[in-house]
Amino acid sequence: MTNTKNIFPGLIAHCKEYGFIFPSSEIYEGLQAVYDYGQMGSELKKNIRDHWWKNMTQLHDNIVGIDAAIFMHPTTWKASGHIDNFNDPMIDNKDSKKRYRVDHLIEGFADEQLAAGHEELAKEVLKCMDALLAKDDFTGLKKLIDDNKIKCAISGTCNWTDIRQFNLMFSTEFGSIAATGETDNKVYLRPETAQGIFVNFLNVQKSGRMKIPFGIAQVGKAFRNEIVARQFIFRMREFEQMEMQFFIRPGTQKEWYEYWKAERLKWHLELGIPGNKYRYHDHVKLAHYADAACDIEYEFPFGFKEVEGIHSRTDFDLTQHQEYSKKKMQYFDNDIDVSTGKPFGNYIPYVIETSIGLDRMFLLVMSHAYEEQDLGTPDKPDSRVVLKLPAKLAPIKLAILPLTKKDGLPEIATKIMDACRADFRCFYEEKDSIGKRYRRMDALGTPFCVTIDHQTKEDDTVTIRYRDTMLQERIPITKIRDIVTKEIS
RNA sequence: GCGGCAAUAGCUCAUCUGGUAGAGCACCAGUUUCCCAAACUGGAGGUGGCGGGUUCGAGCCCCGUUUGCCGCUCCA
Repeated sequence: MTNTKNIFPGLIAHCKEYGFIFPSSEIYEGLQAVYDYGQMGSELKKNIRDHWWKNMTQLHDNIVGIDAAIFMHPTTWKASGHIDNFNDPMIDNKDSKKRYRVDHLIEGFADEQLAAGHEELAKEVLKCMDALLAKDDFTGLKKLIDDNKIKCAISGTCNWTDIRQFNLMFSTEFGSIAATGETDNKVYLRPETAQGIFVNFLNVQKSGRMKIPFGIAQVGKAFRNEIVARQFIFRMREFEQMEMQFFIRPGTQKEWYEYWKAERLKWHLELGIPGNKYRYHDHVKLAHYADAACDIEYEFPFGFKEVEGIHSRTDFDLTQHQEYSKKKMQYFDNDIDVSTGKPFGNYIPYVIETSIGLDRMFLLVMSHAYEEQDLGTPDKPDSRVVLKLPAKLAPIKLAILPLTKKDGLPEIATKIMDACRADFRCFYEEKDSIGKRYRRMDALGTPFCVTIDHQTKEDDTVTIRYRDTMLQERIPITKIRDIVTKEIS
């Protein structure tokens, strides 16, 4: 860390004080790991979202956007592997405080027995475990652990808690009539947005006459019932993802994976954030669907953490959906394969995914922008808090400040306001000293302030003041709009 | 999930060993002010996170709980 002082607590306080982020339902003591975006935060978040959306859809060939529902058919999550892979029963050792997946604990025991030559026992235990797991019989599984005196590797004791299910997906009742017996009307709140893209692969490909390689982008909320959710908005239970699934010809995944790795990092750097704050982290242990994966990590005030993932998902998802839905997830490729001289023909496309957390990007941008400056001189102590937000992301682009609220200055200011407000977000303020107003705008990250004074009445010029340098210059009123527009586009 | 620390006005913090809750800034209404915060007058704002307990009396002591930060743990 370059900064010796931890700016994180100050940043969190700043977010609340200036209307960026509030704890959810705060008057009721809040809700753990849920946050609301305030009047400034929602603008900044929207600007980040729009910036990503424009970059991915408008500025890339062959990428279109969709907006899928949060509710999806329950089979989606069977096909994706979320139900089978992420509903594992867990058990804690009370002495070591270590938590185990029950199946891992028992399998570990079986391996030990096998190594010790007790082949029969090992087989018997595993058989028993599989039967109990299939029935979700937690009492039986606990008994199996107790009966075999399976010990914790760390504490060496058999002092276990009851077996508990940690379900990372939120569920709710679908339809107004509660489930009765056999009819299960449980639906999940999506734990990732990606599946909304996969299930629409055929719809988009056919209705948009999309030709491989092409991408589908989406921004939306996702929900995960995190066991430990912390570090402000870094890990929330309700969060927003910006994802793009890029469909490609099998065999080309390596080059496209590298392409998107580079392309996505370029997007981050274009915001003016220095490259040494970023690094790639290649996954060694790959998820069940991936043949290559890496994270783009950013040096947050609490260390390097993942902000975006680039995954080579193979044809896992589409194949799974084909199997569960019985719909052919095929693409017919008319391009000629030079090695055979014939078209590539039918295949299930491979997928490269780029997935970035919008809330994490928000925190990244804020972390980078937030600065506590000491402007003191020997005569006078002085300081300011400034958000050096990229101009295109700033919630307010231009503050329009009459130097006094008399002598017709507010009227001129109002005219400037009317001329600009349709093009970008402006803020008018006539209260308090000019210095105080500048500092308030610094704290909100407003890149430009223009001040109307008596000279304005004579020659139609104003003072423009720049946030980062605090320098001022005299410009004609007619140039204001161009200067701001140029910087925010 | 375990451990540590914390919670008093919008913000930052005081209130000495338990004895009527205070300041600065911010805010609101005015005054003043011609270019970088903290000028003047007046005003509003707190059941001290929430719930119990001990005590004649609790912001302060005890228990519980909620939320946050930090260290472990976990993270498709």
